[in-house]
Amino acid sequence: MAYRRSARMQARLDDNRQRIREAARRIIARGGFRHAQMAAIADAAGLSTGSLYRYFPSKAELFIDVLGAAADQEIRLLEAIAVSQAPAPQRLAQAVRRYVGRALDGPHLAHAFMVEPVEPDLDAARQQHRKRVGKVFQRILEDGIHDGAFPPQDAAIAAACLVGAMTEALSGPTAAAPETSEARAQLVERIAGFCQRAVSENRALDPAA
Amino acid sequence: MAYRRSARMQARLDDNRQRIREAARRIIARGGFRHAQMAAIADAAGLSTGSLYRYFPSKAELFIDVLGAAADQEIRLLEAIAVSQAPAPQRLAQAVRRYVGRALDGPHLAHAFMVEPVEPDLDAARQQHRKRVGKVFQRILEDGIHDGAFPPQDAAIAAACLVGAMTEALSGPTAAAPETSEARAQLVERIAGFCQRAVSENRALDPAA
DNA sequence: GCTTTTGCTGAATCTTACTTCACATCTTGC
DNA sequence: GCAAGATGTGAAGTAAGATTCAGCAAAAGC
Repeated sequence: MAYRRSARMQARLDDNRQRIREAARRIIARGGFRHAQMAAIADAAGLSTGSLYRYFPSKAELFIDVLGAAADQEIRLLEAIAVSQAPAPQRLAQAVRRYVGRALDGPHLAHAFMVEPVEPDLDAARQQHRKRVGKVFQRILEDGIHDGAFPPQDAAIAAACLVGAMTEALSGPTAAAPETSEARAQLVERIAGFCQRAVSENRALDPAA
Repeated sequence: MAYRRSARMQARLDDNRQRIREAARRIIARGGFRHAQMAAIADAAGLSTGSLYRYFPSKAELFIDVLGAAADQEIRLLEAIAVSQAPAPQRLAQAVRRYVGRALDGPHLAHAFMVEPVEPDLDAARQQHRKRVGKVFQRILEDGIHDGAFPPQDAAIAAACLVGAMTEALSGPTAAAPETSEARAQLVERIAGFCQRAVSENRALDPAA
């Protein structure tokens, strides 16, 4: 035996792996999954296409890895809000603002991660992520329903509606990227207002409740 | 000149064209765009793949035709509600119920027409359809805002949110097809309630308004 | 410096469907 | 029945990219 992987080599491998991830993310952020071909990623990472397959078994796995990392970070941020001590309605508003704000900060990436047509494998991973986001909102809603801040309602359905509303408002055909920071803030507030009202008590509509 | 297209032949051509449309629609409804390959459609229509290209210039055009026909019908139904004499909130509720109800009646088709990953050409047509649906809801909202039934708000954003909420509740990862007709009705009402509240005045939230 | 093993390369291969096209068949009008 | 033209066929052509692999380069240990 005349070869054993050294720490130095391991570091280089790790670095390569990370560089591949970053190259993929960068290209997706610029042109969507559509333009993120293995050859382009390899090029951007300073490796050959063949080498990519030493680090990730397939294109789908690479993209799922990249998507998963972004999703994990997003979930952490939302979770932090969800478990805070503020009243549920306030946590909801914060969570909506953060979700919407992050999407507006990286519009191309958000579009790719939310609605761009992709191969089924990747779409499944994306739905999984959406589901996790939905769960966070669902928990906030359940907290609020439990302590009376929100009226009784099906938290799972309402959470799905919230995620859908935010997504469509951001990526849908109607959505236009705000030009100024004021327009941006206004858009965020309008979406937040929509979400807040949608799950709040409304005596005019349900006098019985 | 020894050939001129007769009425009989024209009828057969029209029939073939229609049969291709129906075959495509049937296959999409069963297995999504993913399984709707030209060979399969030709087979189901009782023609050869080559013949399909005598009726539609490409797969994308065929699918856009099928999608467009379904979309036109849907828009007509929603428009009819939008221009009726009922108060705006009632029209909104009706429109939501119809949109959601139609999707629940043909869940696979709805999934394909709303969120299944597809090639960019087709996705563009799909977004166009979504935009038209959004416009109908927007008009109802504007009517309601104008006559005071709804509070002042950005109707375009709210409409996008409504479409997104309905879509996600129906096709999203959380969505489960209702088993019984009661469960179905309940789901419809919950989505309708969510949408109604989202665009209605809420004194508890906006005491100033 | 030499051997062994690992890592890297990128052109060739594979895959999947759409699309085309040379040919066969059918329609029409006489 | 026949000529002229339209329509139908389905195997072959094509394209776009992911994936592989035989050979080369670099690292590790002695």
